[in-house]
Amino acid sequence: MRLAELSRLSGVSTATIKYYLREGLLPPGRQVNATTAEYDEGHVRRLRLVRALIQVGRVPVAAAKEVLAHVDDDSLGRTIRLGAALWALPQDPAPDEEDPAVVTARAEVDRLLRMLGWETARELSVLSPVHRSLVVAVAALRRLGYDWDAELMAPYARLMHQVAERDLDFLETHASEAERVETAVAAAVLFEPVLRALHRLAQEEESARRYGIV
Amino acid sequence: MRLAELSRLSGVSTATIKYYLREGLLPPGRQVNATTAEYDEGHVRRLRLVRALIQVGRVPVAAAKEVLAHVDDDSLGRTIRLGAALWALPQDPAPDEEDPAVVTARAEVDRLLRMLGWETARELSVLSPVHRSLVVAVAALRRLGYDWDAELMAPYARLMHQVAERDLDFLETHASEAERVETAVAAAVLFEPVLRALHRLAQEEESARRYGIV
DNA sequence: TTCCTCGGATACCGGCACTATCTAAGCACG
DNA sequence: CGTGCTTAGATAGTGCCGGTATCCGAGGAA
Repeated sequence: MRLAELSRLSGVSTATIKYYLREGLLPPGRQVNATTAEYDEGHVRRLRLVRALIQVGRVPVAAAKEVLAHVDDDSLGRTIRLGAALWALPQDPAPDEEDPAVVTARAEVDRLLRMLGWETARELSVLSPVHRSLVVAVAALRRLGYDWDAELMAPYARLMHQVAERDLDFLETHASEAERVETAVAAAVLFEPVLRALHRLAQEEESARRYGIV
Repeated sequence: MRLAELSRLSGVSTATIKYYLREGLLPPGRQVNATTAEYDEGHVRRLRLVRALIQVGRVPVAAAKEVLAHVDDDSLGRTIRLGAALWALPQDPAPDEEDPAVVTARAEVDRLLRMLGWETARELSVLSPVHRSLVVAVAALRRLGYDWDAELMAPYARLMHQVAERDLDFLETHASEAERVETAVAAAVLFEPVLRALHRLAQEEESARRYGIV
């Protein structure tokens, strides 16, 4: 199929598809001649993933490019590839390590991981961008005056671990080996909006139960 | 205190504070004369909240303004005020109701809410922006080929309900009546980055347990 | 031949969150 | 009183991001 057809099938404008091609989010089509390129089902699929990442998952275009590059990198094993892809996702600005709230937050997060026995997370704690995001968020809460400590976080962490177990179960039952990495990326990025919405809905529901209709 | 002092205490540049004053995120100081305004502890506190909402919670400036306006609106009761504040938070673009993925997603979400007995959520479903976000996210997953249905979501929803119960418990024990609305807003916005990070960490941890070190 | 469409390259746009510059008023000190 | 520094407030500009719009020359179809 050609560009116009790809656009029609995916609901993305040709101008935007060209932009994604330029940015390397979408592999170029098979060049037929100087003015024609041929795209296939794989392009449609990839394009849907790109749109989902950017629009629903709110991943910046540059980060999405990184992530997809890792997904495609056949030189690496599956596990590494997945790790690398997820690694590329968040990029909060580095916290100010002078800030006492940040120092305390880091200590509390480390204490939490020890409490839970999440040794992998602790070992990677110096590097992992996710770990950093957690520190930043906890520091923000503490700066607002909330004593958000390891004891408070632990039950949340255990609940999120149950969520993670379900995520991986889903992955194992719903994705073939070949598409495991792509599915994992989709899951990591797209389960989050679902979780967030369920969280808010649950807050509304529980609040209505306790205090009456909003 | 004057602008420079407020800036020093909060770590926010005077230019940015002026910007927030212009945008109505921060109430104006008490005007002493034509070239001096006096700020107080309340301004410091509010400024910290604003920064947390915008930088950590990723709330757009315009939305933060809406939210804070509701928090401050003394003409409403507490519950209404909180509801209105949270209502102003997300603003995903409306989904295309023609899209079959959206139609199915909406049906599955409704089925989920019936399964769970979340009647409040169902009643508000036509209006609630959160409900809409959920539909959008589910539609995106379905478009990618995942059969994300009510049965799959229910366990996630129950886990998030447990999270919501903890949120409200926290609210009841850690906030006085007066600051309940502000705390609720902070909780809704700032617990999310914490949850997200815990979710990712849990995924990494569980993945390492199942498949070995990343 | 004529005309439409394609791909590719380049320039441009609108929104957002700031940031820099300017102005005139106030106060402090000699 | 005058000089110089700071302040609040207004206005204009900046950099980035996610696209759009325009232009061009090559193909292909009637």
